Amino acid sequence: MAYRKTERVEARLADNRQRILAAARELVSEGGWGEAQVSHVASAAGVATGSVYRYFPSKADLFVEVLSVVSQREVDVLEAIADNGDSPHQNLHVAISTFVARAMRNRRLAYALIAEPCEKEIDEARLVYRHAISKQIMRIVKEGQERGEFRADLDPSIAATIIVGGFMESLIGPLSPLNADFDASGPQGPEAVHALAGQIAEVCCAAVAR
Amino acid sequence: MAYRKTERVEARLADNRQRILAAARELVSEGGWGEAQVSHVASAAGVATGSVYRYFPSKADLFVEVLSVVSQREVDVLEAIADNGDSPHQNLHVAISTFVARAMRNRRLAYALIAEPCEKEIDEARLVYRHAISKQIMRIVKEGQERGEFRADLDPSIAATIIVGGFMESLIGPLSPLNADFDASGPQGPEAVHALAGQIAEVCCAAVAR
DNA sequence: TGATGAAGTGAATTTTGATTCATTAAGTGA
DNA sequence: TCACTTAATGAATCAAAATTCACTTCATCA
Repeated sequence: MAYRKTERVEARLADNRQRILAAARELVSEGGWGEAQVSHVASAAGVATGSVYRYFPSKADLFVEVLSVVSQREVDVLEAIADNGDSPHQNLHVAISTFVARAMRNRRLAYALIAEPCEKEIDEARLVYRHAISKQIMRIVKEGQERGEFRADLDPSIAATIIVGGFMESLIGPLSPLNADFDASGPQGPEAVHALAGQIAEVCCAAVAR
Repeated sequence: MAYRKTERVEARLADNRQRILAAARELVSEGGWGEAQVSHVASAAGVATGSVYRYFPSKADLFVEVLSVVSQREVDVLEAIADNGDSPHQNLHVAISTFVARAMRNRRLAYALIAEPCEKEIDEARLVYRHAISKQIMRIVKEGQERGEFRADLDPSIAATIIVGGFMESLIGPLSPLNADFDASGPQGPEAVHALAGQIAEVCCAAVAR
């Protein structure tokens, strides 16, 4: 009587969900939020529009999950850096330049997730991850202050917020699709990206260094 | 034959335009972009919905003008500070803390203009003014480098961008209507605002100081 | 004052996608 | 296989505002 899903079905459902998520992410990577329409996602994932709603309660929920998955990975990367036991000054530099370099690897996606105008609910989810990022930066700053590498007279929370705002803002220009050189094949070449990341990290480090 | 507007009419038209603009601004000040609907603006200005379109080609044009007027004033204030002949270090501090303090005077409006999710066209206009602000900050940074007050090894354009992103980001929390203490009557008291502005300016100055 | 050009009006239309839901297909257990 | 449950479909519906426009009112000028 009681209906039990078989493994096989369970797996197919999970796969459908993943495909929808992947299609959504892919569309944002290609065309930003403008492409992020439920009907587009559905056809990219090879399902009907209505089916998307069997897996996600709303468009916003779907895209918030896309953003969460991508953002959480970045938070994890920063956390690992903050934890690695090296000197705080070095860690702050590495954290920032790594974040910048990683963002530059998929510029269109990073632009959408960081800066592109989007609906309120997605925008609110952004804040959550900015906080999470800021928290990791703050940990590094605090440790630096304790170890005497950084100025002790600054509020670490404010400093971290400013640093995060600073490197995010400095990314907007380079990430922007409006940018002339947006689709140069070697997106400015790895060495240019490296140089940019270094510059940005340098300025941010200076804000707290002794 | 040819119809010539009299002074009287010209004045009334100009006045209508101003009233619409003022009403639009007022609505954003009160309820952010959520309240910024053409029909609301019209009734607040005491005209019919359709009349708004006699004065502005579209909603976006109307609100871009609102944003421009307010933002340009801020740019002018910064420009005056950059030009005042005092030491660059002092000027940078004054520029940032003044910006923060002024934003805190009308938090809801500042939040809408700086951070609140809004339509693409308005968001694009924001960028223009961020650039303009960044330019003034860059002038101060450059002069500081020339005078030897600031580190000469940083790219002034990147440094300015980071500084602007930094203090803008650090404003978002304090400005946000989501904030618990948003409508405390004395919005945290002038001395708290002053302290915050000072802290933010301090960190930003540190980013470029020698 | 009458003829004509502008301005003002606001209900109706348009637009843009998200969301629903009646229907069909597929899976389950006896 | 049958009776029943869940999944999938996609055209139709809905929603929320911006925008239009046929009509009314006001201004100008001979």
